Amino acid sequence: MQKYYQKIKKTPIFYDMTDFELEKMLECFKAVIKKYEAGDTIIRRGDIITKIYVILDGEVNIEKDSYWGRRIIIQKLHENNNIALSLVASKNTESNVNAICTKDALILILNYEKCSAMCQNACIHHGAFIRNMFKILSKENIELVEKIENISQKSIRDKLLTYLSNESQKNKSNIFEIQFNRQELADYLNIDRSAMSFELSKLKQEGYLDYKKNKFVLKVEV
Amino acid sequence: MQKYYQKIKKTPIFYDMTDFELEKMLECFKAVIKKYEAGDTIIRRGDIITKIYVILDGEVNIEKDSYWGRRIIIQKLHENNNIALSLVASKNTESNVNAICTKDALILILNYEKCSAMCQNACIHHGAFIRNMFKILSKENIELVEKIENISQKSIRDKLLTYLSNESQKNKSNIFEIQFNRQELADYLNIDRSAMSFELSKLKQEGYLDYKKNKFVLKVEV
DNA sequence: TCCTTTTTGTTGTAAAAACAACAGAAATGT
DNA sequence: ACATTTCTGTTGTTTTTACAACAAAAAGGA
Repeated sequence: MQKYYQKIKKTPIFYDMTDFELEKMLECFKAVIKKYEAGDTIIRRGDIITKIYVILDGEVNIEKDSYWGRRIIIQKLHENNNIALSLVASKNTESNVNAICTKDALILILNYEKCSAMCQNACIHHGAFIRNMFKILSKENIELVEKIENISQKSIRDKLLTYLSNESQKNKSNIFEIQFNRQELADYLNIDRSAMSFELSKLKQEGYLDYKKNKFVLKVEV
Repeated sequence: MQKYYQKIKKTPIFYDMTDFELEKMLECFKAVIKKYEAGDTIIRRGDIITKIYVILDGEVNIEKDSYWGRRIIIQKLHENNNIALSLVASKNTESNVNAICTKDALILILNYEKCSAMCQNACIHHGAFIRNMFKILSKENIELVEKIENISQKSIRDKLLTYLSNESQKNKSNIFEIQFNRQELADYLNIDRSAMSFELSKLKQEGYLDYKKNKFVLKVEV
């Protein structure tokens, strides 16, 4: 555990804490680190979530299999992100999504239930911790609304332009790399991959953008 | 303000507080109550949100006008809901949505910025308050994911069945009332209203469901 | 009550997307 | 370097959706 301290210290959920405080918190939370391999399921639909999961390394997709068998990618998570944090607060709420490890991952797991019951008053840093969680959830919330904006556009073209424009803004540059491969992007935007590829080609031809693999250049203001 | 105490006390954001604590908090937050009429814009795209808005009465839509002029309804909010709470935590983040009053509303407005700066340590109930906010955001988060599930279905029929099934589950009954009229539902599910009406008729004819106006009876397990 | 306005349902047509099948390119492993 | 697998792009066909225009029903006001 010790060897990960520096990494853990950098996660937003422990923002603004000293080494000593961090150590106390990890103890209080009965923290463990677990390794997952690409393809592993970290959280399954129906699970009751009572622990806090923090990605220290690797990549995790939050997905949902629709009733009719299609995959829906809700979000793609990386280092420092939390998995299903919103489910911790709503006790006894079943997860209605799956968390799938897509690149070998290192996950810090905190027993929030145990701690929040025991040390609500004792642990002086619990206040900072919950403030951090609030900020994290806020950010996630904004991102979910952004995703809704992306997939709410009426045509494949509009979805692509909205998504790419948002990515461009996030990177503060019209040259940027996207996190999805083509199939994943299609599953994220809820469109057919081949139709999407076709539309991307058209956009390139018409001079709206350029791309090679995951590297994109957006040439228009959207 | 006094005459609203009982109502305010029931909002989740003040959950678990005594009358005395509530009074202190409202003072600390420089609380005011503002009336809005149907059609009013409460929050406009681009606004920097520094206040907490709690709906005491009325109805508010969180909407977005797509670049191409279509309306997207993100969520419909009622009594006790917060408006754009996630934007308060992320300082200096512009709102990318509009909050439109759809039925005459009474909004409690709290100056969070002022308070959180001043009384972080002084106000002993700040802890409970932020815990409540965390819970509210969690719930909102789960609802946003549910909305993503609804609109991510591939056909109009699947969107309707998924949405209605989710509503049915929330009401714990296969007979329930929905909050949207037809045009609003279409804007929420991102589909054409007339095509949606047509699909609803077909579903009724095929015996999947029954409805009259906003009252629905779901006859199948989805 | 009757008239007006708003909401909901119906239909045909044009446009867009999904799907399937395949070709080419890139990545991976040996 | 070569073979194999995965990923991406292309095209034609079928299915679905959006759109427009209108009809019917419901709600609201005088």
